[in-house]
Amino acid sequence: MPRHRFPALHSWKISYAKAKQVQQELFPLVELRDGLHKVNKVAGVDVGFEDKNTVARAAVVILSYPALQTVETTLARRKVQFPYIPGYLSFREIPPILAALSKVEQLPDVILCDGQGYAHPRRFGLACHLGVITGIPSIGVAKTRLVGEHAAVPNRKGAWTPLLDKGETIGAALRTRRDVKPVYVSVGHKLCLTTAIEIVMVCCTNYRLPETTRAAHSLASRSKPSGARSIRPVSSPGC
DNA sequence: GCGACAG
DNA sequence: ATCTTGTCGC
Repeated sequence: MPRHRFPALHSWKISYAKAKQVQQELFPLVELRDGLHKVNKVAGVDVGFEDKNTVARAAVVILSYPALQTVETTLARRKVQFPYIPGYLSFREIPPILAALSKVEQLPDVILCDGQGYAHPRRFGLACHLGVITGIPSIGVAKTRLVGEHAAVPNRKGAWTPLLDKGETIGAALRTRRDVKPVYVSVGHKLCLTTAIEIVMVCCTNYRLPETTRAAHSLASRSKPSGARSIRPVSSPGC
């Protein structure tokens, strides 16, 4: 039984050309000003795939903030109905994410997404799309770059340089730890870049990626159906 | 036409 | 994303 209902801003059964149109139509709804009062809970969302990419598993992990203790987790499985096309990731991952998010008891104050937010060709990446649909402030934290360029990032924890595209700052290349590659942070919805960076840094304790992302990723990838995937297959039956 | 290209 | 063993380093 879904505890939350999110508005259907558009159909998910659309072509790639129509998807581009949806991004352009929803872009104006993105709010770039801080709309945060007090952050008590942050959520990490991630999606994994099985059956030759025909089924998607979305995981939502809610952590207390800034203590980062697990408050609750939810999972959802959905048939995949949109291919992975750079620039259109949200159309592939949001359906299962909404299914998992609707099961949560108490919605988070902020959502950290696995992918870009504003740092997108049309400034409407996964984090923006999810934020506009849910109305929840969101942040995009990607492991690699989609668009934009940036100067070298100083090798110090917390250091960052602006990610630029067509003369505009679209995000930040952030060094979450010393001696690791930077991650790409961009705003999703209802907050500004500096606030996003602050929150991401608080969520990064001992690893390159924020705890929210790590928790959601491990939940999404180890929860295979029938629980038969965590067992290592035997290679030589005759021993 | 030739590269680039979140997960 | 996913398929996969070992291996280098703290």
